[in-house]
Amino acid sequence: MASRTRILRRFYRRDTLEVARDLLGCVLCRRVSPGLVLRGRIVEVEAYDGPDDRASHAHRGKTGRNAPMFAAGGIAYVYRIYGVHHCLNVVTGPRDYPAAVLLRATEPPLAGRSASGPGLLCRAYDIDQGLDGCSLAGRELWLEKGPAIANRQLRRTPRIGVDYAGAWARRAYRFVARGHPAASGPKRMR
DNA sequence: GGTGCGATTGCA
DNA sequence: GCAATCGCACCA
Repeated sequence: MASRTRILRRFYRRDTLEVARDLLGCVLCRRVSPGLVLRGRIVEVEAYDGPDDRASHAHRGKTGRNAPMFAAGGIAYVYRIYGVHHCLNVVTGPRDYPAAVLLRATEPPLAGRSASGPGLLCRAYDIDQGLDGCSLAGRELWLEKGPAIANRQLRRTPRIGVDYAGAWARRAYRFVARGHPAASGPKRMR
């Protein structure tokens, strides 16, 4: 049985890029019923770091939607996108510093349930806005330590789908387990 | 109160 | 290549 060490709040209240890198290999855990916990290793994430990051929802200040990003690290930020899908973020850093890490892909939590891409990930783990703002060390949703991803297995690329963000779009804020079959995005980005 | 669009996905 | 589909940000 793999170790099931739950990740503590202080893990998230650090530099966002460091948290993003360290989240690779960690295990996303979601209780979908009293008797069933879905688990999957995180293999792809993106950092959204601070008020100046033009790709971030927070770059125009605090709003109703992005308020969880301004809380202290260790909670979820879940939003709806295109009216169709949900995206799950891990809020990072200290209070009043808006930052989060988007979880883009994990290993499939169940056979036949793809978690490659942020929308599919939320579908796979039954995550919607009901979990917005909830603790990442709670009963419904939490993370555990997992087998680390070695530096040579790690790849950094620009973030996906943020071309509007100018120079910020070119920053290497996406972290992916190199060549992992569950990673999303264009082939050349894996 | 009206309008435009998105940190995506799946199908033509 | 593009439709789906709607909450939210922004402007009036």
